[in-house]
Amino acid sequence: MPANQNIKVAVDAVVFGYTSKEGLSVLLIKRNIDPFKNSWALPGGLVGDDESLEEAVQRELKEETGVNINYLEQLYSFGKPGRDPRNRVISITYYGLVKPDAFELQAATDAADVAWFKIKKLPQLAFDHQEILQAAHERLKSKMLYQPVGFELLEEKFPFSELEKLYMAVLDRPIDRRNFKKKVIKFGFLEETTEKQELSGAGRPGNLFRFNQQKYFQLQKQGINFEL
Amino acid sequence: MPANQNIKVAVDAVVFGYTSKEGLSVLLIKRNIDPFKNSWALPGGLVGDDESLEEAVQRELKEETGVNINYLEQLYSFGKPGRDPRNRVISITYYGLVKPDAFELQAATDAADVAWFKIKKLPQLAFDHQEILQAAHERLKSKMLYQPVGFELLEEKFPFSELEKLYMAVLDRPIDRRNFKKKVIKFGFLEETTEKQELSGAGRPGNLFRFNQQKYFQLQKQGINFEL
DNA sequence: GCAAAAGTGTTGGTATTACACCCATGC
DNA sequence: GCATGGGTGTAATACCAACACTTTTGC
Repeated sequence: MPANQNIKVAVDAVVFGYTSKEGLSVLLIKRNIDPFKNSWALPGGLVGDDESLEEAVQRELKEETGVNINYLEQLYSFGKPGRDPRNRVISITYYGLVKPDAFELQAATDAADVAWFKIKKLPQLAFDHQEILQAAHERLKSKMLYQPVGFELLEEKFPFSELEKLYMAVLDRPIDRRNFKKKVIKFGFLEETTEKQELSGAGRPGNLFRFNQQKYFQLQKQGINFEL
Repeated sequence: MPANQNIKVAVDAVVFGYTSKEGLSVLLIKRNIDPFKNSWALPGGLVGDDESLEEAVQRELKEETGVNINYLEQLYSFGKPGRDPRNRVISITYYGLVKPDAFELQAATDAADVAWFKIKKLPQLAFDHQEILQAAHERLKSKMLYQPVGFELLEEKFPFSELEKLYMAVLDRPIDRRNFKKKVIKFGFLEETTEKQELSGAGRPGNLFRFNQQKYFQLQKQGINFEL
């Protein structure tokens, strides 16, 4: 047992945002200190001595980007020596989902800038953050096949096509509209409202749906089989 | 960013062993230092400054128990303040599978004893190790439903019933023999040999099977749908 | 009337479940 | 011959994949 360990513990967050116009995006900050000064990176930082890991991620996110998020899931811990050129740092990573336009982004002192990047147009990232981001995306893709996803990402009421687009954007492949709807309806985590979509350009307006939160969280716990 | 962080980084391992007589067991060590002196605990310890997390778990396992294991998967990182009464320690946990009788257990200097415990008859564990172990067991259960499991746990050649018993032991529920076999055969990760089981008491001897390693690892990568 | 999006059913194939009897062996 | 475990098939049902036309709206 090494007597004097010299390892730092950090947390990093992969925050996915979704809008139907923009598709899936990720929240990044531009570093204004070396190493990787001026590179884009995942928000994150060192864990305080008296806070839990979850508290640390939430604090860092708030500080660095202005984003408040109440649900983050642990992804993986990265710890290869050399992943940070300064010291040995192991990073415990989390991922979460938000509606991007629910926040006004504000860069903090240790970040020069904050922005959402479309998942398809990412810049070069600092450290091993590219790898982390990719792992988070993979995890999200497989998560949404055994748990309902969308509650955190869609408006309270939304036309059915929004959920469909969300699934297609995250999975990055087409889905049969009719089969998807049958399946979702059968699970019963959606409720149809009597309202119709506001007119948005062309096409027939759809009925609005909302999540049945009780069923949604129940199915999230027990798991579903969402083969698409 | 806290300037002087005072957190230690440890790794802990949940090593599952399986034999058809004993069922599913876990490898534990008896601590001979405080805190929790004389309690049973998961093998593990602090990560060295220049080793990767995987190297650290393997080293600790070797040192504390004599067990060599070449495949461990990361489980989760536990980091609540107070989980270790001495210092703040975050622990990155791993789990793995071995044939228990492939090793001679040897307790090391910082452990008073090492032993396999049946999953159904666990002692009180130190720290939050009970919680870790339970998470590992859950993970293993769900893993075996979307990936083939058994290669690391069974002999090179084995009667079909061994695989069946393994699945029943880990999942802790009965499985229909005929349907299970149909499903496994269809996936094709087993090869039937021409040999018959050595006689072992009563009953008709079964044919021996072995894993088709290529298909096995391929299915492990791509995932299967192993509803039982 | 035409472009855009929403709504909706059927069918054939496949997969899953439930279930029971005979066979080879040791004692 | 009996106890033990191995080996195997079928029928009913549920689920899934594939697929196209009609409706409502704005312009």
